[in-house]
Amino acid sequence: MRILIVEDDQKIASFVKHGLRAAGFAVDHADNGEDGLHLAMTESYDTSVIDIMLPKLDGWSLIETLREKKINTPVIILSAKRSVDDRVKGLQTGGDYYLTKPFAFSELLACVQALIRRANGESEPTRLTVGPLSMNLLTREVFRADRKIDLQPREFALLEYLIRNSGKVVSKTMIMEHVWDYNFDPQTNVVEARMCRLRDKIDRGFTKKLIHTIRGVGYVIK
Amino acid sequence: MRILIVEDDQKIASFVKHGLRAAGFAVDHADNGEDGLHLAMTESYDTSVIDIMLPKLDGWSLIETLREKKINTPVIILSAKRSVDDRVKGLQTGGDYYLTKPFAFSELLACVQALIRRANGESEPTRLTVGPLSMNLLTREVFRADRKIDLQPREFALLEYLIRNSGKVVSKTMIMEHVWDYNFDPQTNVVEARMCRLRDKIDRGFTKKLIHTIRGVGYVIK
DNA sequence: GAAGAACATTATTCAACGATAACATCATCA
DNA sequence: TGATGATGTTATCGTTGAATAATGTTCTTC
Repeated sequence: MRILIVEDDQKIASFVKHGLRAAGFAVDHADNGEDGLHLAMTESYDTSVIDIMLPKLDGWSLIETLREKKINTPVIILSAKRSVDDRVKGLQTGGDYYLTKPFAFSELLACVQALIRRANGESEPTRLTVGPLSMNLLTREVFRADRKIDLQPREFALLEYLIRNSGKVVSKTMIMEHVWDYNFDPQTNVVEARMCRLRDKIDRGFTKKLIHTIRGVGYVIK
Repeated sequence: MRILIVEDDQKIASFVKHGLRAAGFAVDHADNGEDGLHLAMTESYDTSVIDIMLPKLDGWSLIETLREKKINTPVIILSAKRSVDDRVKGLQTGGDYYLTKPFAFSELLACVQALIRRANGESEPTRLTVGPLSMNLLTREVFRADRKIDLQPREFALLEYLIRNSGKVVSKTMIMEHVWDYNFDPQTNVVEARMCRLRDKIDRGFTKKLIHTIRGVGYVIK
């Protein structure tokens, strides 16, 4: 996850930069509007934090230019101006969130996460859960209730994909694309076969089934 | 563009409602958490404005429940609590914007527009509704009021087509083309037969029928 | 009000889909 | 190089969803 900071106050910039890095983001920093615009246009960021009063090119113009060029990176506006008019202007110009200085870092972080969450569904957790089932993506351990479940790599990937879309129905085509990286129909029933084994490990012996087949459509976990 | 307001303070609610209506939005209002949740789950909104301190079901729980149910309507949190902790909690729970009371209407309006602007670049709707009926295309769940309805794939496709054209009469030929992919007349009564089943599941037991036959022309849902 | 058309309802039949298990292949590592 | 484990393949079987067709109902028209 990459974040762009455009801020001329070195103290604030460094404070935010370190905080976000500690939270696991990759952070780029520009200390003036022109450099910020250049970075935003040539690189690809998941969110940006932009000050309004900037040397060379002010924040308003920066955001406006970005939006004109159809660059839709979410923008958190960080400004010392606290008037309602400024806040409204910020949002109307193309900003997604307006934070006034001084601000709490935890709030900025929450904003960043909220915007990223909305932009690509969900944030990047290390643990995924559905009901009694939980999987740790780091240790690659899977538990149903307290019982540990051993999964083979493919099964793990399949389960991960299901859980990331928990509640939503995913088609076999989708599954093949994301879990097998097939962009064509291999004319076999790999998915069914593997799904069968996954079920065996996850649902067998339990009354409450988690994996459901939606005939003619795909599968859901819930 | 439809907006949901969940707010128990009648003064504020009415103020916001009128303002948003004047700005061209269709506004629904619930004055407690339970009703708000119900509306949010059965209707489809482009944005919602939710108070935190609510009777029956508080705002936190409301938002949490929505997100659990994969209802991703943007949420503006409207709260009297101004502490950083509350703001962070609001964003982490699933809110998209945190506004503190008292607030300027123009700022709220700008938020609403910003959220809609961002949401619109994205995909087509995931939920379709007609009156008490709502279908979630992601989870493939269909509800009439609070009652869940199980549909077979064809029935689901048929209902989807009807709702996408809700209010308009669709001919059997149209239906065959779009739901069955037939470009000729199969000389059978497939459509009637399936429509019958669909009705059985959707309208049976309810006084208010949703699916109507227009003799000699086709069908409508409304 | 009778006849016929348009539509509703239901049971039966059939095919497609998916579950499953046995088998084959491939890779890895001692 | 052979053993082990992971993965894909194939074949078979059961289930379920959907079309058909036969029958019943309602509406329309003369």
